[in-house]
Amino acid sequence: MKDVARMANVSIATVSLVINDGRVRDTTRARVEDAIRKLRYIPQNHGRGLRSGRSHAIGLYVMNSPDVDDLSTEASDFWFQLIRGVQAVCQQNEYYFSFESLTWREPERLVRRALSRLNDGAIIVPQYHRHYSFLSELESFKYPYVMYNPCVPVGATHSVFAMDQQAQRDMTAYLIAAGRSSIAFVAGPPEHVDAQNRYNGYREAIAAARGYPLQEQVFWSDFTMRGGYEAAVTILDRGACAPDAIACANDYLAVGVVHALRDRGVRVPDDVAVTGFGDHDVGRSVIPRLTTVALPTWEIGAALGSKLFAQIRGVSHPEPTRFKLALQIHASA
Amino acid sequence: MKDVARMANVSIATVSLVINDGRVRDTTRARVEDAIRKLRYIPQNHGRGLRSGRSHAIGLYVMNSPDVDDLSTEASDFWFQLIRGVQAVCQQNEYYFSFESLTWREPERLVRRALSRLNDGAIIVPQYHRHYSFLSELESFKYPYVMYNPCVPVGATHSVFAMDQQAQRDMTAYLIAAGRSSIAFVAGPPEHVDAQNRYNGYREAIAAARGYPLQEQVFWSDFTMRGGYEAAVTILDRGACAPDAIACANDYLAVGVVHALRDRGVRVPDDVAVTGFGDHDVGRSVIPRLTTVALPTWEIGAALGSKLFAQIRGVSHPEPTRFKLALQIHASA
DNA sequence: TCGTCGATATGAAACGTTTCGTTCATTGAG
DNA sequence: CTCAATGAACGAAACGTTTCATATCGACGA
Repeated sequence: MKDVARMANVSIATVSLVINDGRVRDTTRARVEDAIRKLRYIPQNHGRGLRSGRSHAIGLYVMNSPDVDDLSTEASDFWFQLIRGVQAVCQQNEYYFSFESLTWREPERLVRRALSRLNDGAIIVPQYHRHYSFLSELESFKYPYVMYNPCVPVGATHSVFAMDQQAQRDMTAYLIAAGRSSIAFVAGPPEHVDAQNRYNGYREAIAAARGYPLQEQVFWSDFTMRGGYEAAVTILDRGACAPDAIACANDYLAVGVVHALRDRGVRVPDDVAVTGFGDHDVGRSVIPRLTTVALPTWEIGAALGSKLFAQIRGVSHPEPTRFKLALQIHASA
Repeated sequence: MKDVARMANVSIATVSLVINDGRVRDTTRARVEDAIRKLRYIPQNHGRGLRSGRSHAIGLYVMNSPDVDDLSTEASDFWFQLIRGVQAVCQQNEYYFSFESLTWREPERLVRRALSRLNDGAIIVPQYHRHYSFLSELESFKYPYVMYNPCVPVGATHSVFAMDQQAQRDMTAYLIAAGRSSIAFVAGPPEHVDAQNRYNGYREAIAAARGYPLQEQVFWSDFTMRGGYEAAVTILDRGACAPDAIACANDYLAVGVVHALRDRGVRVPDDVAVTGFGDHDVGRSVIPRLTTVALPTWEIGAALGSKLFAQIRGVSHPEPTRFKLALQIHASA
C-alpha cells in the first residue's frame, strides 16, 4: 500500500479512500488505480479486519448429533444444496463463506469463532433437540445470527422455517383422500428436529381424519435406506393389519421401504402406497418414482443468507421467513 | 489481552507466550490461564494474523465450467464427501476451512484470496481442460497448493490422483470377460477432466481386446440422469448392431440408461448389462443394483488436506498420491 | 478584498497480536 | 566472592489497514 501511495504520489490514506469508494478526485483515482494495477497490489485481509473490526466472512454451523460429528452421509443432497444457496448470497455481497459441523458437546467452538471475530455472523442449523444456552451468550454481545428450523423460541425473530409439519400433514391427508385406510409412518431419529416436525404432521392428519377408523402406526428409524428396509420388514412381519400405505420421514427411508416391499412381492403402489420427503435424487431413480415433498433447499440457504446479511447491516427483519412445501405426486402413491 | 496481562500481573508478551506454548514458569502460566478464563479472553483472529502472517485457514476451490458456476447439482454426493474429508483433516490441525466454486473466467479470484492472505493454502479441483496460467502466478510467490486430478504437469509434485482411467479400463475389461461382445460407452461432458480419463480407459480396454471384433461406440452426454436416458434412447433407436452392454461415465447416467432400457422392455442385465462410476446413493436405489466403481471421496479429500498441510509446514511430499479404484460388481452387469 | 464554504488530500493514531533483543534474577562453577 | 550461564519476563517495534481531525486550495458571495 505504501508502494502504491508512493508511485501515485499520494498518501496511503488516499489509497485507502480509492479502495473503499471514498471521495477522491477522478484524476487522482485514476492515478492510484493505475499504480494498484501496475504493482498488482491486493489489500491484506488481516490489516483491514484488524482496523475495521469486520471479517467480511460468515459461517454456516451445523449443530450435530450429541456425540459424534457424523452428519448422516445419506443427506449430501440437502447439505450441499444448502451450502450452495448460502454461497450464492455471499458471492453477491462479496462475503467469504465457511462451513463447519459441530458436535453438541462443543457449542463453545461457535462462540469462540464469534468472539475471535473470525466471521461477522453465523447461520445455525440445529439438528437435535438440546439445550441452547450458548445462544444467549451470542446475544449478550449482539452477535448476528440466524437459525434454520429452531426448536426454541429464543432468537425466533431471526429464523427461517420450512413447514415440514404441515407438509407431512398434507401428504398424509392426500393418502387418506386417495382411499388408503391403514397408514403407517416410518419416522426419523426421535430427537431430530425435522423428524419430530414430520412426525407431528402425520399425527395431526391421522387425528383429523374423523369418520375413518385410522390409528397411528409409527416405526422409529434413522433416515437411511437400510433403516427403511428394516422398518418395512418389521411392518410386514407383524402379520395382522398390514397397512396399505407407508409414509416415510425422508426419501432414503422410502427407497428402502420400496425395496423391501418389492423383495417380498408386495406391489407398489397397488398393494401399498409409499411416500418420502425431500425430493432428493435417490427418490427419482427408484421405480415407481417416489411421491414426495419438495424441499427448496437452495432457496432456504439463500433465505438464511439474506436474513443474516440484513442483520449484519443493522436492518432488522422481524418476521421469520416460512417456506411452504409442495407435494410431488408420482407413481409410488 | 491487556486486561489479562494486568489481572495476572505480567506483560502482554507473557500472555502471548502462554497462549502459544512458549517457555513460561508453571506458576505464572497458571496465573495467566486463570485470568484468561475469568475474563473469557479469546485471541482476536485479525491481530494474530496480521502479525504472524498466517490465517490458520485453507480453502477448497473448484474450478468450474467455463461460463457458469453451476457445479452439476447431481453431484452433491461427491462434493459433500470431499468437503467432509478435507474438513476432518482441518479439524485435526485446528485449521479453519472454507469452500468456494469459481468460474473459469475468474481464476484471479483464487489469486486474490491467496495474495490477500485469506488462507494459508489452497486445494484446487479443476473440472475442465483449460489454461492453467494462474498456477504459475501462485507458484511465483510460493503459495502452497494441492491439486486433484490435475490435467497439466505443472505442480504435479503436489497432487492427488484417482485412477479413473484404469478403473474404467478394468470395468470394460470385466464386461468383455463376462462375454459381452458389443459395448457402448456413454461419456460425460467432452472437456471434463474425469470424463476424459474415463473415456480413455474405455478406449484402452477396447483396443486391448485383440481377438474380439469390438469397436468403439461412444455417446457424449452430460453426467445427468436425463442425459443417460436420452443417450440410451439414441442407442436403441439406431436399430442395427444394438450393444449388449452400456458402460457409463457416472452413476447418474447409468441410472438414466437403466430407466430407458426398462421403458423399452429391454432386460437388465439379461439383454444389456449396465455399469456406472462413482458408487453414489443414486445407484444403490436402482433395481437391479448398479455395478459401479467405488470412488473413496472422503479419503481423497483427507489426502488432499494432509498433503496441503505438509506443504504449509514446509515438509515436501514429492510423490503424488494415487488412489486405485475398486470395481463394485452388482446385479446390473 | 475578505471570509466562508466545499471539495480533496494528508498525518497520525489506533486496531490486537507476535517476536526480537534486552534486562533481571537465580544458580553453579571456579 | 566473582563470573558466566541459564531461565523467565518484559518493552517496544512491527504487521497493514481505516478513520478522525486537520490542512490546503480554489471558488464564490458579500
